[in-house]
Amino acid sequence: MNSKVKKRTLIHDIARHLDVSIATVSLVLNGKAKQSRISDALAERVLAYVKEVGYKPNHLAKSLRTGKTHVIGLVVEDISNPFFATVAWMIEKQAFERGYRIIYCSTDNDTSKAKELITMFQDRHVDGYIIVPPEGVEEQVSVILREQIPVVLFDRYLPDLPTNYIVVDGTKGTYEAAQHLLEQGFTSIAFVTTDSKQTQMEARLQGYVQAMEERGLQQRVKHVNITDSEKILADIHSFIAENRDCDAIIFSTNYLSIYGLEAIAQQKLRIPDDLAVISYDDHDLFRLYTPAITVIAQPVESIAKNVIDILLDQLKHPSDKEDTTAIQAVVLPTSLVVRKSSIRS
Amino acid sequence: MNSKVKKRTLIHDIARHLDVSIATVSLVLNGKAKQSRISDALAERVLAYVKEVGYKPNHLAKSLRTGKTHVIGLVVEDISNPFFATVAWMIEKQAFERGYRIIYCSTDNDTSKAKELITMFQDRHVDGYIIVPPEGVEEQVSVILREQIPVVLFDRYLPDLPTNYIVVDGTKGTYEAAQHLLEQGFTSIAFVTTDSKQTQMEARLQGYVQAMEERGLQQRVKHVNITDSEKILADIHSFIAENRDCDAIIFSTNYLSIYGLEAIAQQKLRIPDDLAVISYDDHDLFRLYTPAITVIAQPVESIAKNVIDILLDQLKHPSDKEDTTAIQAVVLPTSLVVRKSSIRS
DNA sequence: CTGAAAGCGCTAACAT
DNA sequence: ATGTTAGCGCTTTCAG
Repeated sequence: MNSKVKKRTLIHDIARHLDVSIATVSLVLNGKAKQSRISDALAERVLAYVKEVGYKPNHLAKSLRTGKTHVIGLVVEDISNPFFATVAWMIEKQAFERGYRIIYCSTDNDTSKAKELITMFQDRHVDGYIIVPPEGVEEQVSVILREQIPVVLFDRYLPDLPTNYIVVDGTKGTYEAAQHLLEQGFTSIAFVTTDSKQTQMEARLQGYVQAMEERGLQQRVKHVNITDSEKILADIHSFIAENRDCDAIIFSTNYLSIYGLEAIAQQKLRIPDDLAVISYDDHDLFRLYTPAITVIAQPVESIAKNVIDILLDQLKHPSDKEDTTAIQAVVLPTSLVVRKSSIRS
Repeated sequence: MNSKVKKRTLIHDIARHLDVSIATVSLVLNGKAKQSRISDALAERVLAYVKEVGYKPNHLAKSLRTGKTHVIGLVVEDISNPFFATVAWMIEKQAFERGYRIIYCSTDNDTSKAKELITMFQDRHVDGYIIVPPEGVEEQVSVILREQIPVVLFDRYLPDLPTNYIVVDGTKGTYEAAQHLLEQGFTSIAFVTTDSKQTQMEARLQGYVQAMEERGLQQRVKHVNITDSEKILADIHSFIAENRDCDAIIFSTNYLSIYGLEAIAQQKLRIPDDLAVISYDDHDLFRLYTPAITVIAQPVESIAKNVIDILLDQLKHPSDKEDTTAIQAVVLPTSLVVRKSSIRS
């Protein structure tokens, strides 16, 4: 009997000890002392004792009762990708300060996994969602929307769904990168992207198309099918080999660039002499690579701030006001960080 | 009234619909139909209807009642570090298959943050912990131990605490790396590590010391104080500058190597001609760098497998049997992946 | 100002 | 074989 685990203190214990009612303790703990006209003296006495014994309310019971978990579900493409890792880290930090916890998961851009994760979050009764949606999750997101649970998408959005979202102006980002290459005298520019129809990918491609069209230059676009590493590497390798007359290449995401650098090295091509390179997203590798790689950087801090601000705002003000659910769509600018890989030597 | 959110189906609803008792439904759902001698026919009828309406039990209520959340708390140093990201990903995958969910957080090696996280997990009633402990969290871990909640540490352990842990043989790993350098004819080898007292760091250093002592070579060890990026970079930069007579250098972690490569590039030193380099942990950057960097790789898959197996085992068999709490300590081997950065040209 | 009491949705003795 | 019922720990009216 005595070796039994020491029981956690319950609200009941502290009420009994102070010889007040459970309700009083609960009210004080939830900051409703004033409106329930509980004397400051008593309130303080409660707080003091609570602190003394280190009482922590049972979250499960609290959530069951209130229907609020104070947990936000964050679904990203890949938490080990520095871009998502940084945004997630900032979101977590901000949310934490405002009393929310984040639980995150990676979809690896797999639709069925994403569906599973969203369902799992529903089961866990998260109060809100932050999602980087792969294609085909419209249905799950609709369900969330219908249940009036706050959602903010980022990096890309679902055109058919009225949700809040934060994205960057990828069209402009790529366009500027292309302009920069043209100014440096590179004229035969290729664009390597994925074969996905996600909005951010389409936008980035669009910027390339636009820049090429303006100058009446030939477009060389490679849509890589994202499967296993070897296949991707081989694919990019051949594309580069088959387009040896190109003098510059823009990759639409950081991981494609990584494969690209490997393929370029395999073919012993020199950057930027044989081929100039520009990538999306900054990364240790790009900064330290020899030569350093020019990147179209996304404003990670601003993305994180907008995401969490909008979500927390919705969490505070449940949109009861009928259809006045003003959707917030934020488009942020990218910035070109010029390094050696795109400078004519 | 009608615009109200559609209510979730409750166990009560399904019991009423089938005209059976709530208990029957609950028993069937929890696989206790057989032992409660519920007819197969009924059981199937229940299951069929549950599936039809897509009933999902309320986890919160279930957890409150059973005291089990089926959630495992994973505390790593930095989830965006490829080493931890990979291990975490594998752990998550395995746990998921066995019905457990993982919620993870990064400590950034900050003791107070780690304490906070562990406390948060306690509040959330996780069923078990997987922790990469920074220094000074002995107290929080003791609390978990005392409450008989399963814990597995990895990457490093807490010498004073009887916990399960999975680590690699860092002493041997570094020793082999040093041997390799010596065989290649490098004789003036430096070792760059952090100033932390964590077991894995001490072990790695030990391997270096041992190799140097065996040959009676001078030891040049730099203990970098991990603060902000600029400071770290500057620190490593000066160390390298002050030891220009060194012909090889071993870094005790992947992130130190990244700063190291930057510092080496700044000083326009050529690898391996001016300085051979070996790093701990594999990484895209090391594989793709020019020249490719030799690494002491950790068996990430095996680490993950051991961690989750031991934890799930404990979760299945609550160690009631008094002090028979057999501690599991697993030490795995590292493997040296030789690349150009450590080959005499 | 405070206490009693009704649940939140589910599980698992304990009855039948 | 199946139903009844007492909670898990907390919040929140509603009457004092």
